[in-house]
Amino acid sequence: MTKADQLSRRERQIMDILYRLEHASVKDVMDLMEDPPSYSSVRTLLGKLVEKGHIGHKESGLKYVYFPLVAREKASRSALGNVVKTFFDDSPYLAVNSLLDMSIDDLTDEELDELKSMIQAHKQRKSKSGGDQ
Amino acid sequence: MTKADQLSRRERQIMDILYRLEHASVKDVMDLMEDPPSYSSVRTLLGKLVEKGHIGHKESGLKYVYFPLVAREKASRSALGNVVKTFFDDSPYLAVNSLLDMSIDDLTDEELDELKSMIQAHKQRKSKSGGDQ
DNA sequence: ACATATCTGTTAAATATTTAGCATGGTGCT
DNA sequence: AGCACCATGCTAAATATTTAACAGATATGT
Repeated sequence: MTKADQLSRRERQIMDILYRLEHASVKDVMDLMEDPPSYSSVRTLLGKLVEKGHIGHKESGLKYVYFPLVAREKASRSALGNVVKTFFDDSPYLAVNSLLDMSIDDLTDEELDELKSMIQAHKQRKSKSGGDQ
Repeated sequence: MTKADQLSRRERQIMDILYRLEHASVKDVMDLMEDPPSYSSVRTLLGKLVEKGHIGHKESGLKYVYFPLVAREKASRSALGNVVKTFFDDSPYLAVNSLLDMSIDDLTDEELDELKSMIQAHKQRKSKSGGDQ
């Protein structure tokens, strides 16, 4: 998993859509593309991703349904890690800071409270399991 | 800025490196690539990015130094936004949650405290500037 | 049964990406 | 001065990506 990225632009675009949908038919994928090529092209791309081992596909009734083979959570951590490394000098603190800042309008009071107690819980767990760093 | 991504794999790779370094020579960029092509190739890629308007370049002594034209902060918000949309159902709450969870070992107690009070501050600001949602 | 629509498998071609070669000029060192 | 080093400008070719056409198969509705 060291050199994760060998995906082309379209392949990446499709992978992202599959992570959003979890499971999707060719048409589902196509409908979420802002600049979709032909149905046929999307199909080819999906086929290539299957070949490369990035996604799986199974019959669902008549159609095929495609889905990522790397779990969403694992992929999300990898993606977050990359952003932190690229834009926040590898500091999760700065990243959380920015994320909170940019999305304050989307967070309810309840969610803010939950985050606070989550941090508190993390602190507890930290001190229990072995001092700092 | 609607269809931001038209970048190829190599171009994206180089952009990320430029965001990490802020300013970089051809060699600087090349040194940070895990699977670098020839010096000549890196130069061509950088040239294309200049043409496309993604980066600028200026003389610094003898060499050229390249740098992104979209501010780091702006780009970082865009990147974070994409991750949130792709992997966290558009919920910043879930994203922060995951980010905290995956990087708990890298966060000091001080940082955790700071985050807590930052959230508190956000709550204040929110209630001041206009109720919920 | 027949037209319509949607799916699959396969193949081929247009286009973009990626790579690197060659010529040239400045710097620093012995 | 002569040599090695590292930069640039320009050009060309290998490779990968991206696109879509054509053919066959199965359901849907009239």
